[in-house]
Amino acid sequence: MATQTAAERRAEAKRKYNAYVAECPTRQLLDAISDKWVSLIFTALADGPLRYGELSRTIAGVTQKMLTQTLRRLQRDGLLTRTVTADVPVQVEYRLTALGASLLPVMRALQDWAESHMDEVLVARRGHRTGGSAEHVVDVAA
Amino acid sequence: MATQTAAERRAEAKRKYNAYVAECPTRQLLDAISDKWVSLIFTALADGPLRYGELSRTIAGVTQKMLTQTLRRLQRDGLLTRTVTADVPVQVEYRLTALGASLLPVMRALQDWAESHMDEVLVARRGHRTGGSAEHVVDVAA
DNA sequence: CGGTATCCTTGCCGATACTG
DNA sequence: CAGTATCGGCAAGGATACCG
Repeated sequence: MATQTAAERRAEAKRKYNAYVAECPTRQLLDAISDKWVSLIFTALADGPLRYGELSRTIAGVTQKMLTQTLRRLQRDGLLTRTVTADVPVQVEYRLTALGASLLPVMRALQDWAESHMDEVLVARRGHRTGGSAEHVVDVAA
Repeated sequence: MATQTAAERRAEAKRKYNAYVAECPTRQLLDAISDKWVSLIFTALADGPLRYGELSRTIAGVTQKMLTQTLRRLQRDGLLTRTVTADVPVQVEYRLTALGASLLPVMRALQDWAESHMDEVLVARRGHRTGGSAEHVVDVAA
């Protein structure tokens, strides 16, 4: 039984976990990584580990609370590691794990999409006000 | 002006942050598509258009309010179309636009990742309680 | 069938103060 | 430097009732 490849195990996991079922823990995981700070943290750590202060400065606008909270959750889920060097002053380094690195391309794709299609979305929003092109009414009445 | 109170510094930081956000609306878009219902709606519509009731039944656990709200936002952003057939009973069909279809692979990748790596995350969570392997303390003291 | 409108609770999140 | 602890506002989101 131990002769199962990683791909096979993932395939089986997919059958077991169906996100369309409300009780499925995948929902929670999907919700956990569908967070606006998560993708920013991931791309910030893409090129190597960073210290807490560096992360805080890189991701403009995040509060101490939200940054710490999000980092703790990602650490708990095994997506990144937190390394403390017992020195004065204390240094804390955050680094993506292998599992976290496997999610990185997806996070990057999400950000890339947002950046490269921003124009089209803005156009759609303007068009929506003036009389939506995305609105259709089909009269089927005889 | 070195004599700046903490409140003044905070106020300036906030103005700068707001300006930054104004220049970079990508943050808002990223937040809009980083929603747990969005990815589920996208994969549900992957194989073709669906009616409101079909969507509601496919995505277990979503309330009428959240489904409608999310669909409206996606429609406004030009990611899907809403077609009403003026018949009795009324039929409303939701369909991904070309723009929406371009985001579909990313949404699918996100869900695939969540489903296929759920086991590893659960293991990480268990390990986190008993004594985290994702926790490191490096003693640098001489 | 496919919504809208309303009330109301939960918890997200920011701000502030304090610690090793 | 890198947090923890606490308070409070306010908006997201659920439940319910009603409409075209």
